[in-house]
Amino acid sequence: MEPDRTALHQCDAAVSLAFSILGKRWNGMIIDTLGNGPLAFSALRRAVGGISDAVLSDRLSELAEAAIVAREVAPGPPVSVTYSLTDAGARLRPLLTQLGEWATQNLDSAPH
Amino acid sequence: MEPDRTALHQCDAAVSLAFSILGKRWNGMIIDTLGNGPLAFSALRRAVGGISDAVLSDRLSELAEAAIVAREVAPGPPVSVTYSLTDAGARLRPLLTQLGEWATQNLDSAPH
DNA sequence: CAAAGCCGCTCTGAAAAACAGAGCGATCCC
DNA sequence: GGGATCGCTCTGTTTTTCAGAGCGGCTTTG
Repeated sequence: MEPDRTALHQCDAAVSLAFSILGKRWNGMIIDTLGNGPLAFSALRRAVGGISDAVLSDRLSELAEAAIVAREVAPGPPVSVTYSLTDAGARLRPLLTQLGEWATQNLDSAPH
Repeated sequence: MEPDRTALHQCDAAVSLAFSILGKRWNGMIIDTLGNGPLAFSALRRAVGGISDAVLSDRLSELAEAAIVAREVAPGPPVSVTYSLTDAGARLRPLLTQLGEWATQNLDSAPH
């Protein structure tokens, strides 16, 4: 059977692609936090607030693979790991700022 | 015990608020799809693609409660339900477009 | 020197979310 | 009547997220 041609419109593939990353919990907040400057793993965990080690580790792997954040290991001792935004990640910053403005203007900050 | 004052930076509360909605699977795509015009429940399900009835129903309730989408029941028979963006939702459209552009320019469209 | 703490993770097991699919009353088409 | 569409809801399974413990390597404290 052919694909349904009766649908009047479809979700835009580009937006869908964007939300394959941003539509996961924490990713937006991680990127936003790193927008203020590079951070180590545990500093990032504290800055984001409420995320667990396991999930943060997982998200950072994904974001690194998508080339949105960079993982840099400063050889030690002591070895320290620093996460920062790549250029691609940095290009997201103004959009996140706009999203923040939209949220404060259009969303009730005290959700049910 | 006092809150930790040693953190150099924190995630912006406004961005965090935005992602309490957009950081959930499907929400971005639902809003984007409705941006092209109002749709009935089943047309929306087809347009978004891959979402189940139960989850769509759930997301629409949340988005309606957040006053991002409006649910309008046209009295029948046949009763038909139409979902559309509110003004707040519509104000998100240009941002979603920008996110789409960012994604096409900075993300590999063939994920892992 | 030993105990204690931070670092960046990984592992475990349990709770929450998303999923596919069936079902349902109503209405419409042949 | 038989079949399909509509807007859901319910059931049970899979996936995701979670808190918390653990770990090796290092530093700081006493």
